[in-house]
Amino acid sequence: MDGSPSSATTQSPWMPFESRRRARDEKREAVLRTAVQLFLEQGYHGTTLNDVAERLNITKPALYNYFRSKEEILYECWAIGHERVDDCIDEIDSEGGTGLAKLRKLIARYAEVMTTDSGKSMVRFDVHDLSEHNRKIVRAAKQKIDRAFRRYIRDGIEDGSIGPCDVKLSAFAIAGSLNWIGHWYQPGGPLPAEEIAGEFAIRLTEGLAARQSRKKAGKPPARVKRGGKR
Amino acid sequence: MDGSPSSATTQSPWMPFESRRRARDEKREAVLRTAVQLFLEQGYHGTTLNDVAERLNITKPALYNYFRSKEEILYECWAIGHERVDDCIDEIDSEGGTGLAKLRKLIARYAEVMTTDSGKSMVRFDVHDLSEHNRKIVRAAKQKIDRAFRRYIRDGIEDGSIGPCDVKLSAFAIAGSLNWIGHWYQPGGPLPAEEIAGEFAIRLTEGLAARQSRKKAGKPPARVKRGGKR
DNA sequence: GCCGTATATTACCCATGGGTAAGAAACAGT
DNA sequence: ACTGTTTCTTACCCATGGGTAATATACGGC
Repeated sequence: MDGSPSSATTQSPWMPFESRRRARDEKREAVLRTAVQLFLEQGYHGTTLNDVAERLNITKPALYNYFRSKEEILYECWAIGHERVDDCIDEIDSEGGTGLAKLRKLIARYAEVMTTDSGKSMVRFDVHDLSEHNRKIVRAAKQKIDRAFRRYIRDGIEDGSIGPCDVKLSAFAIAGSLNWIGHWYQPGGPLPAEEIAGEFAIRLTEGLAARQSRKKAGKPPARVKRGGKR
Repeated sequence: MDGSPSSATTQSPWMPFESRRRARDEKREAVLRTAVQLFLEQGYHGTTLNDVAERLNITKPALYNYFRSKEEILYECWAIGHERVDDCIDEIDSEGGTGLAKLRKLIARYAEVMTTDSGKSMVRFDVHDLSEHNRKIVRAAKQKIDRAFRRYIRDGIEDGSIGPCDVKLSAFAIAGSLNWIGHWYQPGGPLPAEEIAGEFAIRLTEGLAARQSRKKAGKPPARVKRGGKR
C-alpha cells in the first residue's frame, strides 16, 4: 500500500527483513517446484542443475544459495509430498470414526496427493539417490504411513466395520494401488483427481467392508481368518 | 556319430561350437543376473560396471564382449522380467475361461513374477535411463499388459462373472497393487510368494466379482456406470 | 605345432556434471 | 555517498565412470 518516496515507507522497520526472508522462501520453493517438474519429466539423473537453473533464468551456482547439494533438493522434493500425507494422517487420527471410515478418508486424501507433482515425487524417485541420513528418514516415514493403513484396518476389524482379512497384505494392496497413481496419472487426462480419489476410496475397500447388508453379519462368525498364521 | 581320430570325444563335430555358444549365453545370463541384483541393491546409477564385473571376478571391459553398453544391460534386465509376464498373457489368452478366471490367473502369475528379481526390474528401474528406442519398446509392452487386464475385466463384465465397474480404474488399481509387490517383497520375509499370489488373486477381485450368491444378480441392473463420460 | 577366433586384461581417453572460488550487482540501513 | 550483506555470475576444478585401443591368453580346429 502507500508508497512514499524516500522515507516513511511502511509501518514496520523490520518489514524489509521479513520481506527479504519471504522472498527468499518463495525462491526456494520456486526452485523445488521447477526441480520436481524436471525430475519427473527427465528423471533425476537426466536432469542437471544447469537444467534447473536455466528454467529459472538463473545460473547453477545461484542454486547453492538455497541448497547445499543436488541431493538435498531431491530430498526436499520428497519431503513436501510426504508432509501432505503425514498431515492427513494426523488429521484423521485426531478426528475419529470407524476404522473403515478412517481408511476411506486416508485413501481419498492419499489418492489426491498422488495426482500432484509433490505426491509423485514420493514414488517416482529412487531412495538410492538419497544420502544415508535422508534415506533413513524416508524409510521411517514410509513405515509410519504403512502403520497408519494397518492401524485403520485393524481398528475396522475390531469395531466391525471391516471384515476379517490379512491386515498386512491388505495394507500393501491398497498402498500399491494408490502409489501407482503417481505413475500413470497426468493432469490432462479424462479422469479428474477427485473422481479417482472418490472411486478408489470405495473400490479399494469394497472387498474389505463387512457386509452388513446380509441380515446382520452374514453367516455366523465362520472361521476368523483362514489357514493358520504364517 | 562316430568318433574322431585321435580323441573320439563326442558324437557331433559341431559340439564344440555349440558348447561354446552355450557357455557364452550362460555367461551373458550370469552378467544379467548379477547386474539385476546390484541394480536392485544399489540402484542403477549407484552401480558401476566395475561393480558388476568385480562380483563376477572379471574386469569391466570384459563385459563389453556381451553387451554394447550399460543401458543395454538395463534394458535386457527389464526384458527378462517382461518376457515372463508376456508369456503368461499369451498362455491365458489361449486357454479361455470366464473373464474373472482369466483375470485371477493373470493376477496370480503376475504376483509371483513380481517377487523375483526379474519382476522387480520391471517396476524399480526408471524408463528415463533407457534409450529412446528401448523406451518405446517398454512403453508399448506396458500398454499391452494394461490392455490384457482391461480385456479380461471387460470379458468378465460381458460374460457376467464380473460386476459392472470402471474398467480403466479397476485395471490400474489391480496393476498398482501387483507392481507394488516389487517394492516391498523380500525373499526372506514371512510371506511366501505363492501365498501372496493366491491371496491377491482373491482379494483384488473380491470387489469386482459379481455377487452371484445374492439371489441371481442382486438388485436389478442399477445404473451401469455412474455419471456420464468425462 | 600352427593359426584363427573368442575372451579377457591393462592402460588409457574424455565428456559430464556436481561443486567451489572470486568477484560483480543489487540492495538495505546509516 | 559509504558500507556491509545478500544474491548472483563468470570461470574454473576435478572425481567419476562409461567406453575404447592395444595387447595378452586360452582354446578349438586342422
